[in-house]
Amino acid sequence: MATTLSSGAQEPKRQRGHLRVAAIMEAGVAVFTEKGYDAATMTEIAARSSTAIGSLYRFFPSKESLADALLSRYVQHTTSGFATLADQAPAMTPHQLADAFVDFMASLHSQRSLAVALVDARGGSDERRARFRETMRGGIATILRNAIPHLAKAQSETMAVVLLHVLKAVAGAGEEKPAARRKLLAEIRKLVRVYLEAAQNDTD
Amino acid sequence: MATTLSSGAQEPKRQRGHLRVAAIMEAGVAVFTEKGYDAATMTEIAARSSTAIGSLYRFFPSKESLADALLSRYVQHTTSGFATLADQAPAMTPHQLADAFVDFMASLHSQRSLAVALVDARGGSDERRARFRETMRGGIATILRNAIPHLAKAQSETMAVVLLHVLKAVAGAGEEKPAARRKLLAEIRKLVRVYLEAAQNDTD
Amino acid sequence: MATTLSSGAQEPKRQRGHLRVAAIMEAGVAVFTEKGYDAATMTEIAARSSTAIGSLYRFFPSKESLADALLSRYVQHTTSGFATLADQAPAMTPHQLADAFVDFMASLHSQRSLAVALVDARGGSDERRARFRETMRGGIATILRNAIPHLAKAQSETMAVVLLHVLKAVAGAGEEKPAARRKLLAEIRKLVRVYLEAAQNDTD
Amino acid sequence: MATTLSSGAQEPKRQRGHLRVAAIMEAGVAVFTEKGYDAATMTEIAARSSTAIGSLYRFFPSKESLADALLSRYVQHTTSGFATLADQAPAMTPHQLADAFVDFMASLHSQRSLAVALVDARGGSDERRARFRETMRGGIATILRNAIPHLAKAQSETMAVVLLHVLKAVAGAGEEKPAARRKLLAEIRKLVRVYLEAAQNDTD
DNA sequence: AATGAATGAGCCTTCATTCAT
DNA sequence: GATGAATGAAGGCTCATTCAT
Repeated sequence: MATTLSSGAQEPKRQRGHLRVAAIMEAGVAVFTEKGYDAATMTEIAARSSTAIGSLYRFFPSKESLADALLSRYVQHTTSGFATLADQAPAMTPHQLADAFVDFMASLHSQRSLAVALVDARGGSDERRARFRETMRGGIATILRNAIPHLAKAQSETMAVVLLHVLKAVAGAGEEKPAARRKLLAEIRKLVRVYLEAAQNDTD
Repeated sequence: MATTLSSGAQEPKRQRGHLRVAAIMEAGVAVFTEKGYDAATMTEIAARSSTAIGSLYRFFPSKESLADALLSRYVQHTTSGFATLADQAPAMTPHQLADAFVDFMASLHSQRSLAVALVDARGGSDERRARFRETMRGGIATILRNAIPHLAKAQSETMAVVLLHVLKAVAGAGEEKPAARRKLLAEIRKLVRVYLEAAQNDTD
Repeated sequence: MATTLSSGAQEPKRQRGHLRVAAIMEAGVAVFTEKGYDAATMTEIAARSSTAIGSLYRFFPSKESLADALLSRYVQHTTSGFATLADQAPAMTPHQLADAFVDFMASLHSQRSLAVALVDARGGSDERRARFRETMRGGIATILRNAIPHLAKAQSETMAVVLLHVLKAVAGAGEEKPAARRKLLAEIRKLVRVYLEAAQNDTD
Repeated sequence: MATTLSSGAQEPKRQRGHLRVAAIMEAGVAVFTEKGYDAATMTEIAARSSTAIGSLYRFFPSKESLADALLSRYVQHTTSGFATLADQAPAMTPHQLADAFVDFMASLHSQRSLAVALVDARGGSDERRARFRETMRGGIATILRNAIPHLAKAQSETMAVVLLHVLKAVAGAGEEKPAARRKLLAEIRKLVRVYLEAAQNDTD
C-alpha cells in the first residue's frame, strides 16, 4: 500500500515519521476545512499537529503538496466505495440504490467538506480539479449503468453530473443541527429516489 | 427636500460618486469571480475600475464591506425574482414551476459564480453566510407553499434547502461546453420536476 | 533621461518617491558591495535606507530587479566614460592611453566593487552577466582600435578581454592601504603601458 | 605509535572514514563550484556523496569548515606548485617564466573556479581570504626574486599582487569557447611576458 | 476630495545545525 | 558511529489599510 504522500515529498523512513505525517494530515484536514485552502496557513497546520514548520515541509514540500495528498486520500476512499457500490448495484432497486448513495456520502462525513474546500474553491490547480471530478463522475456513471441496465452511456454520464451535485448536499447537511440534519437527509433520500425511479421508467 | 439651488451644485459630485461606485462594484464582481475572495486584491479592483486605491477605500472601507455590498445586491436581485415567482406560483403546475425555477437560476447566470466566490468559499464572515442562506431558503419555501397549497411549513422549509442546493447546479452548468450544458440543464429540469410532482402527490 | 528603474517597477510619481528610490539604490550599493548578492537581504537594504519593506518592493518588485537597476546605472556610467575615451584615443600615445584607462577605472571607484558583487559572483542571471561583459569588452575594443589604427578587429577583441580583466585589478586596489594602493596603481599603469606598447609595435 | 594490535582493529574504520571524507570533499567541490558558496546546501553535498547529513557534520562540523578544508587543499596544491617553480626560476628567462606561470595556472583548471567561489565571493570569513591571498602573493614574489635576482623585495611583492590578478584570468578563460580560449591564453602569455621583461630591464 | 506613497504584519519556504534512535 | 527526523531563525515577498500631500 503506497503512502498518501505524493509529488516530491520525502517518505518517512521511521516509525516516528509516520506518526508525524498522520498528525500533519489530520491537522491539515481540520484547518483546510475550517478556513479553506487560501486562508489556511502552514504555520497553523504545523502548530495544530505540534510539528515544527521545518518538519512539516520535510514531508510536504509545499502547501499544495499537502492539499494534494489529502485529496488523493479522499479520492481513494471514494473510489473504493464506488467500486463496492458498483458491485452491489445490479441487485438493487432504485429505491435501495438511492439509500445506498446517500448512506455512502454520509459515511464520508467530514471528508466531504474537505474536498469542497480543496476542489470547489479557488486555489487548487484547475487540472487537479478536473481530474478529480472526472473520477467521481465516472464512478457514479458506472454504478448507474449497473443498476439500470438499459441506460445509455451518454445519459448515465449526464445523470452522474447531476447526481454528484445532489449528493454534495449530504456533506452540507453536516452543518445543520441534528434534528434538521435528519430531516434533510431523509429529504435527499427521497429526491434521489424519485430521480432514479424516473430514470428507470424512462428506459423501460 | 433640498432646494434646487444647493442641490444643483452638488449634483455633479453625487453623479460622479455614483459612477465611481458602480465602476468599483463591476470591477469587484469581475475580480472576485475570477480569483475568489481571498486571491482577489483591492489593488486590482481599484486598477480595473480606474480608481485610486485611496478612493476605493473612501467608498468601501474594507475588502469585506465591498464583498458585502456585492452580495447584498445579489440578494436583492434574487429576492425580487423570488417575489415574482411567488406571485405566479399559485397558477402553476409543478412541471411549470420546475421550469420556472431553472429558468430563473439560469438567468442569474454569472452572478451565481460571484455568490459562490463570496459565500460558499471561506473568507466571508459566518454571519453573513447564514443570513444569506436564510433569505434564499425563505424565498423558495414561500414559493413552494404557494404552488402546493397543502404543504406544511416545516416540510416546505426542508424542501427549500434541498431545492436551493439542486438549483446551484444550474450555475455550475455554466462551466460546461454548450452541448453538455444544454443536456445538463434539461436533466436538472427533469430532476426538479419529478421532485416537485412527488411532493404534490404526497400532500394529496 | 529615463529612470534607472527597470522591469516591472512602479515609477515614482512624486517628489518623495524619487528621493526614496535614490536612498534605496544607495543602500543597495552598500549592502550588495559589503555582502555580495546572495548574502545581502532586502530587509537590511530597507533598514539602511529607512524605508519600510513594502515601500522598497513598490519600486523594486524583486531583489533581482534592484540589482538590475544598480547594474544598469553602472553600465551607463561606464559606457559614457568609454565613449569619451574613444573620442580622445586617436590623439593618444599608448602611454597616455594606459594612464587614461587606469584613471578611468579608478574614478569608478567603489562602483566597481558593486559590479563584481553583482556580476562576477553567482546569483545574477547568466544572461545579464553575458550582456554586461559584451558591453564592456566592446567599449574597450573600440578604444583600442581608435588608439592603434592598424589593429585588427579580432585582435582588438582578444586584447579587450585581457585588458578588462587587468583593469578590474584597479577596483581591487581599493581594498589595500593607501600606501600600498598607490604603488599598486602605479604598477598596473606600467603593466597596461607595456602591454599597449607591445601591441603597437606588433602592428607596425 | 599505536601497537599493530589495536591499530589493526581500527584500520578498516579509518579506511572507510577516509573514503567518506574524500567523497564529501569531491561533492563539495562540485556543488560549491556549480552554485557558489551561499547557494550550495549541505544537504545537496551530503546527497551527492551518498552521505547522511549527520555523518557529513561529523567530519565537517560546519559549512564553513568544509569550505576551509577545500580551500586548504587548493592552497597546498598551489603552494607546492609554486615551490617547484621557485626552484626552476633561477634558470629561466622571463619569457620562459611567463609561459611557466600560465601553464601552471591552466593546470589548476577547474580548481580555480572553486577558489573563486570560496574566496572572491562573499561568504567566507575575511580572515581566511586574507591568509589565502598572502600565501599566494608570497609564493609568486619568491619566484620573481629567484628569476630576477636584483629585484627589490618590496617591488617583488607589488608585482606579485598584479601578477596574481592577471593569472586569475587564466581560470576565466575556461568559460570561453575552445578557439577563443586558445587565443586568450596566448594573449595572456604575451601580457605576462612583456611585463616580466620590462621588470627585468628596470632592474638592470 | 483625490491620489498614491507608506506601513508592517504575516505568508510560504529554505537550510544550517542538533539530537534521539 | 550512522542515520535521518526535528528545529526555528530568517529570507523574499504580498497586500489590506492608513495618511500625507
